[in-house]
Order: sequence, then C-alpha cells, then structure tokens
Amino acid sequence: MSGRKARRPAAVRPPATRRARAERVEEILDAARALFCEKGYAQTAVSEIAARVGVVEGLVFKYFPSKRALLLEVLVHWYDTLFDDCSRELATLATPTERLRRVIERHLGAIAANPLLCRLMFLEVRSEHDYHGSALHARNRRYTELLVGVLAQGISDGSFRSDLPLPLLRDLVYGGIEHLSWNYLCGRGALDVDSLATQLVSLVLDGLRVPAAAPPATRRATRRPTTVVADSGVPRR
Amino acid sequence: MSGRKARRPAAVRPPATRRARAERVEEILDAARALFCEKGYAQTAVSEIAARVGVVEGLVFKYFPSKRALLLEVLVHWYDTLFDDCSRELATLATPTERLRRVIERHLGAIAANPLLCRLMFLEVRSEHDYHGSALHARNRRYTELLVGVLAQGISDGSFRSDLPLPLLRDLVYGGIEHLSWNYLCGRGALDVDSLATQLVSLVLDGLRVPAAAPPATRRATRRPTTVVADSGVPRR
DNA sequence: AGCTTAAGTGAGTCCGCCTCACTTTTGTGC
DNA sequence: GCACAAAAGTGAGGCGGACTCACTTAAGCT
Repeated sequence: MSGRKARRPAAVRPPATRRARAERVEEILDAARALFCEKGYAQTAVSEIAARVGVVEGLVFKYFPSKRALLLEVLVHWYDTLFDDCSRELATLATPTERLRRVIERHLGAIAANPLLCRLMFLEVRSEHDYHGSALHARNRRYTELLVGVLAQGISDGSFRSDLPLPLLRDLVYGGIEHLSWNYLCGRGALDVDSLATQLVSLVLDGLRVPAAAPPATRRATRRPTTVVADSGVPRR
Repeated sequence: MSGRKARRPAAVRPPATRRARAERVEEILDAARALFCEKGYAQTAVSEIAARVGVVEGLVFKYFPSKRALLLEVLVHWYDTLFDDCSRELATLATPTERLRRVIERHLGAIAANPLLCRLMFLEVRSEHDYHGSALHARNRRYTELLVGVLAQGISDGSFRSDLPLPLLRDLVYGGIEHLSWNYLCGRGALDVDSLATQLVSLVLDGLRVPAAAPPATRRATRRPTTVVADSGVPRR
C-alpha cells in the first residue's frame, strides 16, 4: 500500500491544494481570460480552464453558474480598470477639445493594448440576450458615458454644436473605432493610435465645432444657398 | 404487409418526397434563414432545420459541409439582393451629396427591413476566422465599396475634402450605423431611418465639405457655423 | 427491365456544458 | 485534543448537438 501511494502514477492528477474561495475564483478568472484570449471563447472548453488551474471541471461550476458567466466576469474586471484609467486622465484636462481627443486616443489605446479582450467584448458578448442589463452592460455604459460627458460639456460651453443627439455622436465614435480596428483585432495589420486619433478628431470636430470667429449677426441669416439640408438629403422619395 | 404500410404509424416520419439537389438546397436555405432569424444561430439545431424541411438531419450535411457554412450561404444570398438594389438606385443619382445620402439611407433601410439578418451578420459571422476571405466577405466588401466609390467621386470633383483616408470614412459610417441600430437590432426601440440619415449626413458632410466660395487660404477657418438641421424637427432626445 | 446515380435514411460517434452524490480538508467550539 | 459543521474538491455520468457513414431506395437512362 505504501508503495502504491508513494509513486503516484503519472496519469492520475493529485488533488488540488485547497484554496479559499476568493483565491480560487481569482485563479479561475485568470486562466479563463488567458485561454479565451488565446483560443477564443467557443474554442475553449471549461475542462481546459480547470486543467490550467489544476482542479477538476466540476469545481468551476461551483463558482460560476455557467461558462458564459465566467466570460462576462472576466470582462467586468477589465472594464473596471479601463474606466478608472480613463477617468483619471480626463480629470487632468480642461477644454472639451483636449478631452475629446484624449477619450478617443485612450479608447484606441485600449484596443491596441488588449486586442484579444476587445475581440471577446465585440464579438462574443453583445450577441446574446443576457448582456442587456447585466453588470457588464452597466460597466460598458459607465465607460462610454465618459465621452458623452465630454461632448455635453463642449455643447454647454459653446464649443460644439448642439443640434445633434448625443447618442448619435457616441455611437458614431465608438462604432467607427470598432470598425476601424477590425483588421487589427483579427490579427491583421497594425493600429496607428496616434494618427487615427488625429484623423478621427478632425472629422468629428469639423462636424461639431462652432467656429468662434463667425459674427453672430450673420449666423443664420446669411446661410449659404448651398442648401445644406435640402441637398444633403431631405428625403425625396 | 399492405396493412402495416397503409396505416403508417404517426410517430414514424414518411420518407421525404424526392427533390433535385438545387431545390433541396433552396429549401434548406429558406428554412435555415427563417430559424436563424427566429431563434438565433446558436439556438437553432440542425435537426430543427431538417425537420422543417421534412428530411433527416444527415441530409443537410450532404449539401452543406457544416452548420456554419449554411449560415454564410444564407447571408451571401441576402447580400446579393442588397447590392443589386443599392447600386441600381445609385445609378439614378448624380451628385456625390445625393448619392451619399442615398447610400446611408439605404443601409439604414436594410437594417430596418431585416434586423434579424443584420443581427446574424453583425454578431455571429464576423467573429470567426473563416469569415476573412470567404465568399460572404467578398460580398460585404463589394457592398461597402459603393460608399467608397461615392466618396471618391466627391473627392475627385472637389465636393469633399481629400485629406482623410477613405477607409476611415467608410468605417466611421458603417460602424456608426451599426452601433446606432444596436438597440433596434436587439428588439428594443425603433429605427427612424429618415431622421437618422439626415443627422448622419449632416455630421459627415460638415466634416467633409470643402466650401466652394471660400478663398483657399482661409478655407476652413471661415466656415460658417451653420446649425444645419437645428430646426428641422430632429429628435433632440 | 436492368443499371447507374444520386437522394435519403438512421443509427451511431464524439465532444462539451453542466449536475450531483459523495469524499476530504479546514477551522471552530468544547 | 477532538467531534463536528461547513466548505473545497472529486469524478462519473446525463444530455444535447454537430457531424459521419454504411446502407437503402427512388429516378432517369439505355
């Protein structure tokens, strides 16, 4: 008997060293994050996550109700740090223009720094119905509200035009950035954060900025016959 | 034996009526499209698709190598009609501004008309590695090139500024629209195609337009604060 | 009518998420 | 120290869904 026990046949995994719940949860989250990034969500089996931690598959389900809950939790952690970093930086800047530039730059930077997590967020998470109303959804909203806040400040202090709904602007920026970085997220090509940020800001601002120099008296009255609205599109049909 | 065959016990499905390959493929595609839209891709079992067609599960795999190939094929069909419609309409319009407005409006219209297929496209398809280089990818590129062509025309005839890369503009528009319609795609809220198109065009154009009348030196500086659609009844949120 | 070809079948295999009854360890009160 | 409750950990197995394959059967051709 002592012989059997002593040489511990290689095929049989020794039972995991016992950990406190919080520690195990942390370990599992780390392993899950790593594997999801390496192979993608669908391609990662829960049994692999468990194996990397050194426990048995069933234990993972004692701490997380489902594989998907594990994914959401991984991303919640990430969003928390993202939000903290970004809002801390914003606090150091004054003008809406600077702040706009910084939000865009930081967002691109986050993508560049963590493309695999972004991929998970963009691709796997929002697809399912359980996202809306989840804790992760709340974090995402809190994060994107940083941009909305900047825009609102710019509007209220007169630097930005006020006739476009904030959600439209928010969606254009975040959606545009997402599309822009698509190839990068899929492992093709690079992401030039700086020049992209410059170009984006230029495009958005030239649609937003109210040039201070314009004489107020002529603001509306002398509007060009370039028929801004008519031409650009009041729907004919 | 005639007795056994005649009363055909209800539990046993009679063998499917024989069809030509092309017909069956069509039937399967239709059923798959319907079910994917109803329940989502992951939630639809191939056996359900087969059942709706009235054949056995294995047959589906005789015509499509995998469930996913079936999904891609469904979307290829759809993109083909989308492209045809859109390019036909564009041919009737002359100025870049009109055409830009129309492309955006049509794209929003496509989303409004077929939110469930769009959802599939946005959510399920692009996530996996097999998309890049697929037939569907080619259709998608062909479709989005419609916008790029419009922009290029505008740049070459001097209506649009030329210092921003076309892909950036393309991604901003399509990515922005995608984000904008997110709630709608998830079955929440409505999609006001017309006013959204107007707002988008206004935002994009005010970043694009090179005011014809202004002297080159002061080109952008003297641009008017035109609050373009300020009073056009656009929802203010 | 025979023969070839392709449509169609259904019984399986494999794999991954998740469950559960059970064992082992830890720490706490006595 | 020791009994005992609570929590960590186990592993066998259910279940469902994607995919396979050897086989049967109908249709068209000569």
